[in-house]
Amino acid sequence: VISQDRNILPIHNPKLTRLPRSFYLRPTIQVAKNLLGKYFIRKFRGATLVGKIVETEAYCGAIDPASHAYRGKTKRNEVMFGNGGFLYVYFTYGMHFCANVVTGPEGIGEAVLIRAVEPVRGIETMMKNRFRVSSPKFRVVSDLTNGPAKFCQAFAIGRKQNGTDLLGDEIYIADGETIPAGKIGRSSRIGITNGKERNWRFFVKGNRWVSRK
DNA sequence: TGGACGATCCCCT
DNA sequence: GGGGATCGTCCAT
Repeated sequence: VISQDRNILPIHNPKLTRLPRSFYLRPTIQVAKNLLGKYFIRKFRGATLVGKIVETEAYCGAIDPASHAYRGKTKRNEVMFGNGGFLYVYFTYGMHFCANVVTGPEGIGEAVLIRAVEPVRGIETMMKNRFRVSSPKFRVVSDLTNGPAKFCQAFAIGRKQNGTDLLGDEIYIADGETIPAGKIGRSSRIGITNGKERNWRFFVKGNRWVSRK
């Protein structure tokens, strides 16, 4: 028994058409909103993992003290300064990875943090990636991908995936539904101190996989 | 070369 | 709701 609530997962039939490069070259906050409802797709050991993006945060480079790119280009954040449509992965707290979608043209250090997705396909593989085989604790599907580091663990995203082109085959984002403005929630970003007054976190209202209310 | 801290998670109370 | 885990990154010496 993996979970008692797996039967609450809605039925999905996403068409897996890649978003074009131009999607990522628009203003970062616009991209952060528009990524909600899109499908994040990861090929991993023969499996196709799919998650619908339900929570994002915009990090706006030079004007945003919370952004890794605020103080300019370094070895760690150089992917942020590249062209839009690439994946920026960083390691934090000594044990976690977080994944961002780079936005804007080359030279602009902006990105959107993927904070949560709703599992759509490959849930068994996500379970294996997230939890130890003999985990003493009872695990539920709703705990799989409701946070930026949980998402990375479930989707097997780590250092090696930093700089991956999102128009390639290993990892890409596909068109999905457009979330109407009335269903998009907005708040301050989580876990930061500088720049926390900006409401640059976006989420699908009422979605079970959003990390916090 | 060292030290402070972080876009977090999990377990315990 | 709070604290510990755990280490790469960055900046100040």
